[in-house]
Amino acid sequence: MLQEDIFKKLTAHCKEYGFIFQSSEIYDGLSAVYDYGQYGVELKNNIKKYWWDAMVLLNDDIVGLDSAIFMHPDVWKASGHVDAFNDPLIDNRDSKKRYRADVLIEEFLEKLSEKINKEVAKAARRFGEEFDEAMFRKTNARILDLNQRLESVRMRFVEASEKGDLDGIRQLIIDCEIADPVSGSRNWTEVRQFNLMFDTRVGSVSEDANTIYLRPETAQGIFVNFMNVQKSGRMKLPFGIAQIGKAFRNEIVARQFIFRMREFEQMEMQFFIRPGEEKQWYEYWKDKRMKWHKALGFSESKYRFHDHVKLAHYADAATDIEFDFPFGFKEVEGIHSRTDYDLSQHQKFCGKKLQYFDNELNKSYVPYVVETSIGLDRMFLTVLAASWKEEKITKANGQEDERVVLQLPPLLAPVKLAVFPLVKKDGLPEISQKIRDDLRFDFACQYEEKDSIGRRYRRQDAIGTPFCITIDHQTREDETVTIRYRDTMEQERVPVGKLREIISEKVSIKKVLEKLY
RNA sequence: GCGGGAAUAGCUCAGUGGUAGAGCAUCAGCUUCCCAAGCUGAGGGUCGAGGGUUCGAUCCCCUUUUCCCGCUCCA
Repeated sequence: MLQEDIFKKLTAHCKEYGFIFQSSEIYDGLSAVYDYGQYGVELKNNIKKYWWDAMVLLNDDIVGLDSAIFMHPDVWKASGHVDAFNDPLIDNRDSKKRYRADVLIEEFLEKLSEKINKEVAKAARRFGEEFDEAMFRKTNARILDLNQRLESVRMRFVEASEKGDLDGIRQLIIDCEIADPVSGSRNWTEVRQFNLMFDTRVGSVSEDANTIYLRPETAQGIFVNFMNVQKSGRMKLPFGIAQIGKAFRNEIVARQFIFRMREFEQMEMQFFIRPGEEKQWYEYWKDKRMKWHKALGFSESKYRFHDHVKLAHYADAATDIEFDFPFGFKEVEGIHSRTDYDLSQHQKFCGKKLQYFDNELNKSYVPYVVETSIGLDRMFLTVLAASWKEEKITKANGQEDERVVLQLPPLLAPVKLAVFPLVKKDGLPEISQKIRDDLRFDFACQYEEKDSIGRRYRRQDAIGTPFCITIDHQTREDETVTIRYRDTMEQERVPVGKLREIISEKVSIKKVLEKLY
């Protein structure tokens, strides 16, 4: 089957079985925003728990945090988000290239002043020794003309920029007859402002309203709480702060289902270390995080590292853990050595010391940071893509059949077990419900009595339930039931009293986490 | 954002300028002792939205929204 078809089927499956719905679907939907349905939310919560336990539960030196989405606007000035992602963009319809409108105009201005300089240089050659440059610039008609043009364009540009007048900027590009450097075409689209960050207003009324941003990453909430956590928790370096939370980015193109969304969830851990030890901790977390992924038991060839060659302004080393999605290898998690960039920036902007006194070294310093940052929604997609199978099976009577099964790792499955009476009579439903009522405190359970037993098995396969317990007539005699395994479809007869123990062992998160430490 | 394609029942799709169809799914009942698609019955659609042409539009035209593919962008 084509990979592309697999992806289509996977997304259809997500909707059909209540994992993911498009946001506001009854109002025609909201682009690049999705809701998690009844099974989606369970799977997502299980992924969070797997991550949280691997980070916070099992590491003495990592603690959790839940910082607010709203933060002081200066946070984003310090982090560089306000300046770095605020560009007016324009497309050329013929070349299909996108440009920063302000850069096009600046380049045009640059060209004009070059022209002036060339004229001056030409004149200088012509007049030789007695050339008076200042006089020439003041009197030459050509230069005056060019200068006037340059100044008028610059004025309009500054005015339009200050007012955020996008139409004015476009008009300027047209009036200056600026052409696409690639195609020479002047067929431009509208100018649009693409801000990375969404903003909103805080305050009772608009008159003294304050613009604040919806955070584009959770990391800054950790950085601004560094001192709080370090002091109140009496944390010694090295130590880490972990956080799971929503983040928002106004993506220019958001596509590929939940891979790139405008509202998404991150699981981030910032590990604070002594300067000079960054290489060693970077390698440590690279290794640890890859183990976390592989411990789920999917094919190892689905994962790879992708080291960044071009580094962001704050990093001195960076790598992605990529997963082989149906649409190719794509980033799921990033591990970055962020140096002391963030804390230093905040120290500068807030005017307070963000330093740690190291008893061993007997001095204070701004700690370095190694970050692990994983997209929860991308992780969710990873798990689904790796689990979704369309199988051909041969029935008892020799006929070919198909089944769709989510081979989820049991610890992540939204429903751990389903309990069925083989038939809806002879007291079997009552016995089944009693068993379910007993097990529901320990596992996410379902009870179903409708439809043929085979159909019920298939429904559970489709949502990835690893175990189905069936109560038959023999149960009434010897208190045994059958347990049917999702992946092999094989059955085993076991005593009712042993169910809890058997299933606990198989859905154990401990068994998986033990592979990590 | 640009270019191309799509949108009809929960899902997969058929269909016609003149009152909207199938299969599966759902619900109720029957049947059924282990791997879906037996039987009977029922519910469910202003044919994505808005406008135009027309006596009449799900169908023709325009606009718009959403999704898919390609390009582009991406810390």
